[in-house]
Amino acid sequence: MVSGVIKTENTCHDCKDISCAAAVLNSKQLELVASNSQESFLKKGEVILHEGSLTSHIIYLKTGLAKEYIKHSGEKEQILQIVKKHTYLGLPSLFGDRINHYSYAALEDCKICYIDINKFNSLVRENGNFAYEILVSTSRDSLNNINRFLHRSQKKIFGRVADAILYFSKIIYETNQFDLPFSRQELADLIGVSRESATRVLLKFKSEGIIDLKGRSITIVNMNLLEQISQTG
DNA sequence: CCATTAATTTAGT
DNA sequence: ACTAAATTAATGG
Repeated sequence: MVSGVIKTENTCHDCKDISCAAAVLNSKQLELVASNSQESFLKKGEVILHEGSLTSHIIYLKTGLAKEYIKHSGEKEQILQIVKKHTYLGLPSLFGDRINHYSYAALEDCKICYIDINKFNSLVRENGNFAYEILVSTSRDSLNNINRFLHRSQKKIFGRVADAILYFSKIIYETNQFDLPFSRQELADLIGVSRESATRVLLKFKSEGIIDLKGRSITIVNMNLLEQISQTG
């Protein structure tokens, strides 16, 4: 932390993690957000939001990485996507229903901001540019997800694992060398295969020199081949 | 505060 | 399902 001084008031003006949407608000509207929001910190592994909970506040992910998932009966969970910083959590649920449909948990230490849902709604209604930005981000989000799910259903395990690696490399980290933010089990939950298959394929990729694998750290060696596997899956 | 060990979680077969 | 390895928590000095 920066200092022991407790800041009693949020100011969004100088927030360096401001969203694309909030950036188009005028200063009066920004003050409305500031006085109706609350910053909070979460440690890695903590649940940010539970499915089924009421949407009393919008949650904006300022920093860190989170997973969006649903928990099926019993233990099985399915990860829908990885959420990067500077995105709002649960927007589809906001406009579609009164409860959240998905759960979110922190994959890294996260800084989040709660924003009163009524104030958020009124901003959507009164500021078209704000609404537009929100619309853009939710639409992009759902296109991405639908595409991923459609492709996945046609792919074999090799293609799915290749997809996951490319997903992290291109979308999440934007580099060829990264650390997986979670366990093999969770990787398996993301692509809908068993944990055993996920590890098996990872090791296979390693032995064939497509990736370099050390614990959770992955380096893509042969990007072309990986993309090919992803497509022909 | 640090070091050792016990317990839990994760990875690979 | 089982074992080994690694990570985290607990204990005692």
